Amino acid sequence: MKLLVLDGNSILNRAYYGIKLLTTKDGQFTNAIYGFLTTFRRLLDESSPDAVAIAFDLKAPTFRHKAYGGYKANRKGMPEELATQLQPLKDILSSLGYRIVTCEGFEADDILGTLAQKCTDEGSECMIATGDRDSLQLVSDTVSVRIASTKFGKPEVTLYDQDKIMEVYGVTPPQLIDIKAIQGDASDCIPGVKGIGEKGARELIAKYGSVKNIYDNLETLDIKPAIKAKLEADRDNAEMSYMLGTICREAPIDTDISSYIPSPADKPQAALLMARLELFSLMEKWGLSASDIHAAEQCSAPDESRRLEASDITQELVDGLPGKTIDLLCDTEGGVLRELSFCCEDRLYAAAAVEPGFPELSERLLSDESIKKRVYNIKPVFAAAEKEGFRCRGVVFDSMLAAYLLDPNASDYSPALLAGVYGVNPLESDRETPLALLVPLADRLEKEIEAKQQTELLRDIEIPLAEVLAGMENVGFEVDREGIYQYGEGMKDDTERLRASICEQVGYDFNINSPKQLGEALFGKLGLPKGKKTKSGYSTSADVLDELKDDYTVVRDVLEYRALTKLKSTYCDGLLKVVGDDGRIHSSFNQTETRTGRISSTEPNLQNIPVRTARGREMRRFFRASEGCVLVDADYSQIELRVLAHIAADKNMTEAFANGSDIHTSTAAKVFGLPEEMITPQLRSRAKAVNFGIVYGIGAFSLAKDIGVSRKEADKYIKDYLRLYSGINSYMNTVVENAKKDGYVTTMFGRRRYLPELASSNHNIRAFGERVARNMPIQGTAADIIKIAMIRVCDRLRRENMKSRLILQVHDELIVEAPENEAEKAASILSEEMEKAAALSVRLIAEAGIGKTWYDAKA
DNA sequence: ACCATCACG
DNA sequence: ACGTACGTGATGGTG
Repeated sequence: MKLLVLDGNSILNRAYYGIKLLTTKDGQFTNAIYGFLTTFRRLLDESSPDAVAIAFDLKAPTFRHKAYGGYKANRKGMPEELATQLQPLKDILSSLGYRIVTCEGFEADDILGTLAQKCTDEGSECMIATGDRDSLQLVSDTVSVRIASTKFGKPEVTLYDQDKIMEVYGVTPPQLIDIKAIQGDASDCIPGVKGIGEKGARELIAKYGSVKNIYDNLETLDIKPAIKAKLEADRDNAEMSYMLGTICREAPIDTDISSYIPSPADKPQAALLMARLELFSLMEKWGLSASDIHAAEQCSAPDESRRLEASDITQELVDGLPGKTIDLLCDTEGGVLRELSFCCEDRLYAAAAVEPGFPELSERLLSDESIKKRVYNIKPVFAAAEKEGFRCRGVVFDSMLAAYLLDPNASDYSPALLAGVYGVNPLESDRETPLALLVPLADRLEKEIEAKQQTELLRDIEIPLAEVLAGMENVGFEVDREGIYQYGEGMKDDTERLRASICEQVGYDFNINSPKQLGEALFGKLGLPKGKKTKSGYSTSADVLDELKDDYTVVRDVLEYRALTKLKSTYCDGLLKVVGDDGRIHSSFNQTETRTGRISSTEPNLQNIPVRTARGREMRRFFRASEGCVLVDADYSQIELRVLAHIAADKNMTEAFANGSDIHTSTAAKVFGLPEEMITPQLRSRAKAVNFGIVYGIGAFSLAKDIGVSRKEADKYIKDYLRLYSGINSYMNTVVENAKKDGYVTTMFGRRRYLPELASSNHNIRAFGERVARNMPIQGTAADIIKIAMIRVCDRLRRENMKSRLILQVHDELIVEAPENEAEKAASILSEEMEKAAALSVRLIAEAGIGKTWYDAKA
């Protein structure tokens, strides 16, 4: 029999301090759990034990504390970020079938000692795994110790047997106790003998065998008088330390080794627990997958009180649906409706696209507004309906969008996970159907949304927005493929010339795209002043190189090379890959991705097409309106600062906007105490940076770095700013205060973001939470407003029977593709609806421009 | 899979 | 004493 015993606390500690802090999006820390399970997996693979025991300390004092009041007196409790990981880890270990052992009055080490002794007694092999060296004293012929450590974030395991200990310490394992008795252990507050350290203690024990022998024969032994005196003086301490350092081998625990043979893993439970912590790579290592979570649904007890009975769809049924609410599930593939099922009054109905009459049935069901629908993920249904030429109406609830509003920090809104998070059990059903889970899930989420007063946000913003986004995805954005291609080809020569020039200046050929090789070339070979930041090498980021570019041609070349290759790879090659057969780019707009309420764009990301540099901006010439159409583009002017002026109810900033002044010039005049006419472009640009910084929750250091003034000066700017905009000052304070009290912040429209970071004991994490508390209501309210504008723009275009279509949103900018004869009307609808989307204490301004391409349409 | 980098608001 | 502005997505290099 082979027993593996883990010292849970010490391995967890090692994992926590060895790996940088990982969190899930909702702020649960997971780094120690990740490190522990990675190490554990490795131990299992390397040693294939028959039985496994995992020992943990308890909080209560042990016999050592009772014997010596000072024992571990300096120990503070675990940091908050680690403490919150303990129980989830234990739950995962239990679900994987392993037994956790604790013992009142004893430490984990004593559990290791007791089990090791038992193994020795019955001739079994014992492998101990721990993060610290205390248990090395247990090593024997049959007991080995593995020390787990973390090097550069990677777990490492070092094996200690008798030979290895002799090699490292020059003594036998039990003699390690003697060494510690003399040496003491500052971290555990074990006193030892004052004035004798590690080296001295080792020599004494190697030479004289044991503490007992030393004191029994102190007079006669050949020890230097000075050392003798020290030993003499601290004899009591040494003897007590020997006792404290000796691991107990008879703790009152279950020593039946066979009882530690692992039980079969509860795979669904383990998978669910790991998935909740977003530890997907770990799931794989432990042989778990997402499909195991689905099994979890079936494992949890079905709700007996409600039973779904399957029925056919009849004419009478459909006639009776108007006025009723149904739970609807639509399966789409390739943008086409394939199957539809719904639950109404605890009965199930289903129909597939292959069945006769399906198109009529689905259209009637989906388009009737008086048939109220609760769904999960409505966007694809809106998209499929639009392709069929009708609108899906009467959607009153969407569980996915609801779950996002309830907690935008989560990264996975799959039904199985939500069921776990919200504690929902499936209904008993006669057929395997996801609706058995989706129905009770919707019930639960609907109550939550109501309780948090987010019903309107869901019903009037997110659900209608899903239809708008589906439309944008369907229509796409026409591009000039040939133009993009030629633009890319045109960069090849320049790129090659720069590459050759850089390599020549460095003196050898290397890959400029590799930050590692580039760092070595610039700061190693060429010896450029590095000074800046280093972390796993030299940083070669643009802000570092910018500092050097005035003095070195090679740096200028690198910056230009970077700019060119970025354009080529991401924007030319990258975009060409995703142009559809219709010559248009159909990006996906994700509605549940950001923690602030913004939407995001993927495959490709159309929200980061270059604009800031002249050369990059050229890309926008290839984004064009189709034949006979133009693009109408409008963007909000300073929406975030206007939102801030409103939310903070700041008199001065509200006035500045009311006067129609340029906000940055006005800010500069106030902060620098000059009349507006005296504000130079440089001063304006500094004020602009301060305005930005305020929105982001700013620190003086970063502002100083950004605008190149001293930290002191930056600090003065911020102080002056907050004195002049006193409303903003008090808003910034109260929003953080309230966030700490409530645990979350909200936008004007009730969108929330939870901030677990504010409870962190780590200063940096807490400071981050405070910045987010200041920023999210601003960024999030702006996001709410443009969403409202999008819905209203689309509504107007439809009601006025126009062919114009909204095709893109870039956070504060909307683009409509309009037939030439509708252009002017579309432009006024666009700016009108954007400006009227929210009534703030300052007016919103959105100016529209018209052009054949995105480049030309920018107002 | 993760990092460094850089594109956008 | 410490690290240092909010929110995203795509790419190439590296282990």
